[in-house]
Amino acid sequence: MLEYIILGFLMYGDMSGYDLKQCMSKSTSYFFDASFGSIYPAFKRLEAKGEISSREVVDCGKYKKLYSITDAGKSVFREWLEQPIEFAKTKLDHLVKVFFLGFLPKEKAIETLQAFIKEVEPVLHELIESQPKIKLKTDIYQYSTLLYGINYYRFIIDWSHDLLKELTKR
Amino acid sequence: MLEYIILGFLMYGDMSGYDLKQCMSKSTSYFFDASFGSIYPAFKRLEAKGEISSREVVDCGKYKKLYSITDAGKSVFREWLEQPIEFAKTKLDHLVKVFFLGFLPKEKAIETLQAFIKEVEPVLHELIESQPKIKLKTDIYQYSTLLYGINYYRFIIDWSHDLLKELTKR
DNA sequence: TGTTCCATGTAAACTGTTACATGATTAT
DNA sequence: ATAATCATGTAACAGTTTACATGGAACA
Repeated sequence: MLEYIILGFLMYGDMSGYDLKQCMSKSTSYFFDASFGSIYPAFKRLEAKGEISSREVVDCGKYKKLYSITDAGKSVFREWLEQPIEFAKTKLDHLVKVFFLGFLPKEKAIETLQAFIKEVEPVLHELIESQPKIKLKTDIYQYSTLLYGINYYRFIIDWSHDLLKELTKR
Repeated sequence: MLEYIILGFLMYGDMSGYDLKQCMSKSTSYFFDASFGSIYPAFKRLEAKGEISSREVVDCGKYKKLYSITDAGKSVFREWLEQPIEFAKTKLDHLVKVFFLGFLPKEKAIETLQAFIKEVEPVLHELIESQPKIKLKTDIYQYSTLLYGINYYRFIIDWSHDLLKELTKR
């Protein structure tokens, strides 16, 4: 998946591994992120396969290794893009603990859920803050994934409140 | 995480690796699943750490290796349960392709989204069918995670329809 | 008697993170 | 001077899936 993300971003223009990390932080990190430890080797692999090419550049006095997508890389990317979206069941680790919350006294469970809400809220607000910029600067698809993120986090918070209500009303 | 799931299920009673796989298929697979290749080694690890113990049994003429949670295992499980839920950003692989859908002609993108909806719908309906049984047989927390699953898949379908509407209205 | 399901297990491969190492540039 | 940031990279580890291997029981 990471390799396709790299190809996808290179479709917009050349960039380095460091640039990609920043791009992902700004735009995809709420549904896909990667560390340098996986980014740099992925670029090397893609270059070895001939899907991207690199050149060394000094930009604003800083050394950079800029990568470009090749024609072969564009083919690989488009072929992937044309395949159906495969919906793999997501790992939702936060639900695991909720699943077993019955082994905790009710007051403890309530506290756990309240703390969980407090943890998710700032992530939601971060996304909301980025919304106006993204709406202007990107296309409808990328803006749409942001709306997914915002409404998903809202959904999680609402769901937590619903469960809390059920727990406190008895 | 898998080790805690094993401990959690063993809190309800003894079971084998095979049993756990079936349990997960029925109850947690929409937010957490594991293959036999990870389940059996996990049981072995837990036994080596003294958190569970095993005995070999012939049940209905079938050989089984039944595991029980030990007192040490119960402590480990409860200690984990008492820690706050950590909300790690989830990998939502299906959004990756949507993010780059602008590189496809609009009609192709529309088809992709329609196919995606057709893929998610049966998963949703499976969960909905299991709802009455789960509501009766489990506690509020486990039922609540099911409601999460149902409403999450509904949300995904609604979001896809919204994006489709945006694409077709112009 | 052969096929399917039950049940356990291992080895290789894949994907990724964390921690570390290096060195240049910019700001204080 | 020195601390922070920019920028690249590697090695060790972690968790997982896939594919394979085994053998018994149930069924047709």
